[in-house]
Amino acid sequence: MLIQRQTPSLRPLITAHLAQTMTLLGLSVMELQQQIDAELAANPALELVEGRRCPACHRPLVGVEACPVCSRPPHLAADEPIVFLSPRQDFRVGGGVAAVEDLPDDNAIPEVQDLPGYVLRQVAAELRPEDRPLAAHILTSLDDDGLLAVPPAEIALYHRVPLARVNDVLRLIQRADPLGVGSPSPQEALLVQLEVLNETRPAPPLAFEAVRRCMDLLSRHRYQELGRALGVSSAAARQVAQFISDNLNPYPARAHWGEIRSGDSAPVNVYHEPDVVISRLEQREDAPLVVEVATPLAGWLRVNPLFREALPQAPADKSEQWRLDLERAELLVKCMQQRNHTLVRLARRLAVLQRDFILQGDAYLQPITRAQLAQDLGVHESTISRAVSDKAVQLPNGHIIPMSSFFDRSRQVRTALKMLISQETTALNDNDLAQLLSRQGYAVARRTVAKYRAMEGILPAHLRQRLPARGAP
DNA sequence: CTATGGCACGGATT
DNA sequence: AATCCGTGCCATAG
Repeated sequence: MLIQRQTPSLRPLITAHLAQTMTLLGLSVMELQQQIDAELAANPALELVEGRRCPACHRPLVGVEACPVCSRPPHLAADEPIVFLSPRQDFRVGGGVAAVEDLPDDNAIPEVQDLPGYVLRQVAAELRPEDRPLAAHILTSLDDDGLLAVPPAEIALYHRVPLARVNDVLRLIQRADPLGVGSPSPQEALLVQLEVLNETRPAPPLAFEAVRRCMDLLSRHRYQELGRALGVSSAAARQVAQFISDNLNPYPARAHWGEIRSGDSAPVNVYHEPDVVISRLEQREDAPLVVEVATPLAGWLRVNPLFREALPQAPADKSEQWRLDLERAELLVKCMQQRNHTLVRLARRLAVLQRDFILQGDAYLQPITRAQLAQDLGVHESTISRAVSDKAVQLPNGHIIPMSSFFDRSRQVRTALKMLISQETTALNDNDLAQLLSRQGYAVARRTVAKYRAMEGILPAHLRQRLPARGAP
C-alpha cells in the first residue's frame, strides 16, 4: 500500500497522498494503530510527540492546546456538540488494554473482539487488580448466551476467596454492556436489566415481581396464572410480559448488535471497540454531547526535526534511503491529519443531525444518506463511505453500534412498526399495518412491512394470536 | 380466498 | 461498477 517511486516528481506524491489518506480513513482505530506502530518502528524519520493532559480534568489533549471540555464557552448551545480527539487507551475505561493479558489465547489486540475481551475492557478500570483473575475466570466461563456456565461458588473455591468477592466482581460485570452478561440465569439477567433500566426511566414495579417470583409462568406465557399470582388481571399480566419482552433480553449475548437474524448456521456476535464515543456533558436532557474520536496514539506524529537536519550529512550509501524515509514520514503525518480532520468533522455533523437518535433511541433516527453528508462537508461521497465503514460508535446509553446505523433509512419505520405490533389488541396483518404506518407518515408497501417484520424477527399475524416472547430461536 | 414469503426487477446508494 | 433496498408479481400454505 505504500507507493514509492525512484524519481518522486510532485504528481505521484500527490496521488500517493490521496491513496493513503483513503486507505487510512477506511481503517478502524484498532487496525490503524497496528499500521502506525509498524511504521514508527521501521521509520527513523517518524516521531511520536507525547501529548499533555488537561490540568483540571486530567483529560489527554491530542493536537490541541486547551482542553475542549474545560475551556468550552459557557452555556454552549445544546445542539453544538463538543468534539475532539482522544487516545484510544483512555477510552471509557482508563488503561483497559492492559487487562487483556489476563485472558488466555488473546495475545494480540484482536481485530474483532470476542465477548470476554469486550466486557473486560469495560470493567477493567473499576476492577481492583487482585480481582482480575476472578473476572477473567468468569468471562471465560460464559456460554453462548452470555450467561455464566459455572456456579460462582466454584470460582470462589478455585481461587480460594470468599464468595462475596466473586459476587462483587460479578455485579460489576453484569452491569457492563451487554447488560446482564455473566448472570448465572436468565432470571438474574432480567433483574439486572430491570434495575439499570429503572435508573433512567421507571419500570413497572410488577415487572420486578413477575421476574423474581413467576419466571416459569412468564416464560411459558401463562398470563392467566401470572395475573393471579401478581394479583392483577390477565390483561395487565400480558402488558407486564410485553414490557419485559420488549425491553429486556434473557440472553445478554444474543441480539446485541444483531448480526444473528436470518437463520444463519453460525450465529456470530461481533463486538467492536468504538472508534467514536458519545456521552453527555451532564445528565440534563439539554446538555451538549461530548464526542470523542479515537486516535491510536496518546499524542501526535511528526517528522523528527533532527532527522531532517541530519539529512544533508547522510553517508553516501544511506542518502537515498534516508530521503525515502523522510518522504514516507511526511506523507503519513499529512494523511493522519487528514484522517483525523475528516473523522472529527463527520462525527460533529452526525452528533448534530442525529442528536435525538443518540439520546432517545431508534425511533428518532433521521433517514440521512452519505451523499447528503458529503455535500454538507464538501467532500466526495466515497470519503464519507470510507470514513463510516468499519467504524463503531458508542452511545451515551453504553450501546455500541456500527456507524453505518446512522444512515439506516428504514430504522425509524421499523421501530414504528414494532410499536404498532406491541400495542395491537388483535393481530394485525401486513396490509393493515401498512395502512396504519402510512397514516403515521411512513408510506410503505405491504410487501415491505413483511420484510421489516422478518428483520425484526416478528412472526406473521396468524402466529401472533398468542403473543410469543422473543428470545431463544 | 387471504395472508405471506420467494424471486426478480429497477432505482437509489455506495 | 457493485450493492442494497423497496416493491410488484406469483405460487402456495392455511
